[in-house]
Amino acid sequence: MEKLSRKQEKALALIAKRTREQGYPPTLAELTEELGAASKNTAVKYLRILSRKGYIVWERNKARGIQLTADAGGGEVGLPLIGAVAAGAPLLAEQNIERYVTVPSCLLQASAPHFLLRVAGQSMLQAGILPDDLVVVRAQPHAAVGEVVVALIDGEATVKRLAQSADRLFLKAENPEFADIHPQGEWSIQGKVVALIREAVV
Amino acid sequence: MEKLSRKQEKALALIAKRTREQGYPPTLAELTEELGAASKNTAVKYLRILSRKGYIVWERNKARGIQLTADAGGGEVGLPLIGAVAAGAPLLAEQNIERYVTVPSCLLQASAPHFLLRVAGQSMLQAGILPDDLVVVRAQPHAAVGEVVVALIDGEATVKRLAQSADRLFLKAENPEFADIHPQGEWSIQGKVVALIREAVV
DNA sequence: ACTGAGGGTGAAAGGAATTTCACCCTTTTT
DNA sequence: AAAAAGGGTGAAATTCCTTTCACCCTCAGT
Repeated sequence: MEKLSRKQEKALALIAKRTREQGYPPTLAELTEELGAASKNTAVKYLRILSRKGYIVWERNKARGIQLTADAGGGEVGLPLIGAVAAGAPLLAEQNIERYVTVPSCLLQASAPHFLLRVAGQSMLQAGILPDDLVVVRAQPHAAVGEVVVALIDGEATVKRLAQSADRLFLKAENPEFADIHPQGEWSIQGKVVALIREAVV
Repeated sequence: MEKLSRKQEKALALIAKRTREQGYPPTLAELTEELGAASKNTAVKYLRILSRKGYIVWERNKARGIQLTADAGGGEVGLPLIGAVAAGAPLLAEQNIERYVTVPSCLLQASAPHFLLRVAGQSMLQAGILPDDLVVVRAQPHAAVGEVVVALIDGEATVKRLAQSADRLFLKAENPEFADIHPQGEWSIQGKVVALIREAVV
């Protein structure tokens, strides 16, 4: 992404701050004032530049029509939380979505699709992943060996580490009490765990 | 908080959805359309009710001046991330604030003050708290025995479990390789760890 | 010496968005 | 039976926001 000048960065930070604190972006007049400028056109020019460089989406002819892009930092995105997985349906089918949770975009990777999954069981204990943790998953059909992935086996979603033996992939738990999983039938990788949110620390 | 009727709930959900997806709240005209109403005054009346019941903050005479309150669900709050702790200064002093991170408000407890701290070291490994994790801390000067707390010892902030021996409190690591800490001089509890965010899962 | 890009001012015009008014209906509470 | 509260329509008035135009300066690159 194209770099920003000092003043442009300041303008972006101001927009992000207002959006965060107030719940909605500033108007041109408000931005002009916060920039310390005298003309609204100054703010317009900054928005034009930030929009061209991809830091914001600017909808013209709309009051406060400034949207921070995910890459703008300090942004946030609503991600679907996958609840009970309905047999047969794809993981991201609407029927599987329990609710939306707002997540800081700094946890995500670029603009790839992500979702959330609640961890069941203690199989990833040694990796610091506890039951009921929310894992942030980047949706992708492949992953590298050694990465923590979400796999769909017999219609059930599970979080494990991807491993390899001789010629085939298998799934490894991070807990000596759990055996490795060498899937027999159909299975698939749904994504890669990129972050984690724990709602209740005890 | 006062209950909402079915239609009021629907209106609130629409506002929350637009705010999440678009980054800013709807205008009266937009809300009117999404409600399926014909008159903008219908939307005005809903906003009046939602505002009175405390689900939104409505700034009059402002375009899109609708702010979801934290209790409205799906909300998010910008919390200060404490960086290097300057000796002597209180933990939440401005000089210690590295940046602000947006956190879903469902992680927080009511409207108490919270902050974020980056975990250093492996001393809480067995509790599923890894180095570089961000812990969400509810600022409070006391905590119950057995809770995970942030303590300030000799000007350094540390995350440990609060324990008690005979008559005095001490701090316990969740890792057999780390010894318990029986603080000698001045020390204080800065808050209680209520949630956790891991930015990079390896 | 010229050009382009960043940064800036000021004001007028047109479109967007908010308010307020009067009036309607139904359901629940007093 | 009357009052209060939720839900609703339509339109005018007013304020708020955005856009655009003309013109200014400085600095880096050609």
